[in-house]
Amino acid sequence: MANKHQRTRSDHSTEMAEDYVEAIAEIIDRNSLCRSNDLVRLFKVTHATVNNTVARLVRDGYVTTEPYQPLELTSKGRALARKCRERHQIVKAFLLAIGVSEATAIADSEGIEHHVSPETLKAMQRLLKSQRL
Amino acid sequence: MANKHQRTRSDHSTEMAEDYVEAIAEIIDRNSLCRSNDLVRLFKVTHATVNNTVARLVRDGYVTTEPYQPLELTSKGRALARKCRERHQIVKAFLLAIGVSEATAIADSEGIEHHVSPETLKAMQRLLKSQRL
DNA sequence: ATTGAAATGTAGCTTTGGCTAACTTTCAGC
DNA sequence: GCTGAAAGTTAGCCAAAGCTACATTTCAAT
Repeated sequence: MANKHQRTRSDHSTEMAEDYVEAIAEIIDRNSLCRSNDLVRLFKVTHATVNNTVARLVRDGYVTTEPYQPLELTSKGRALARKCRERHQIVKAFLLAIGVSEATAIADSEGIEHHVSPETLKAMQRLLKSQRL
Repeated sequence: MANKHQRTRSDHSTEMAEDYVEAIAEIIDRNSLCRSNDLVRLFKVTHATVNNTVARLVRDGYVTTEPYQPLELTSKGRALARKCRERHQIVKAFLLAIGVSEATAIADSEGIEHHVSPETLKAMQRLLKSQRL
């Protein structure tokens, strides 16, 4: 935790990385490969923007690319994706459990997931298991 | 909701506005006035950055300033601050209620508050009142 | 009244994450 | 095998949010 504020900027770029890596992993699961155009459609940004962002992911060691080839996750990327997917899943299930609608649970968990600490995640899991909701 | 993704960028600048306006309101409550240096200390950024950000808040109608004078909130700014404070309060109370420690509740609510829809907020309030946690 | 430290302002740089516009590559259908 | 549409790349622009460095203003203590 350390510096509650000041994290804002770098947190944001972490969120972007998490969102992209998570999305890439899911698309690969579903379609067996991920093209940058899939990200264009998903995130509703231009292909130029996707290119930019993916370049940063490559720079940071999450993704590898060859020109005109599908995107690949590094093991670092796969590890991050796994973590995010789990966390995301728990947050969404938790929101549903407290009585939020499917649509809202999907939308809110998208934003909330990046800000949930391990401790809070544990608390959510505990309540989910305990059936007290 | 509309465009789940694509909101990312503009959302981020909204978050910044919310954080600042909320902070300014709280500092005014506590100290009866808010100097930009208070924000420097709180957010742990340089005064140049605070200046930049406050200029945007002025541009967007949340704050008014006179050179070398304390910051003032407009009625629009006060309204936003009130809304954020309420929401923040509920999220923090909710985290505490599900068994998260004080320190984590403070840290996480800071990040989560911006991503909680009215519906989810209502669900949290309902559970808080129902004593089922 | 002077003055030096603290607060504030301004200029200009960087990275991130958007965009458009123009170009190149790939590949399916003919 | 050709070709046109779809996918991908590249260059260059903008705004936000950070920074450093330097200039100005305020104000408390002398």
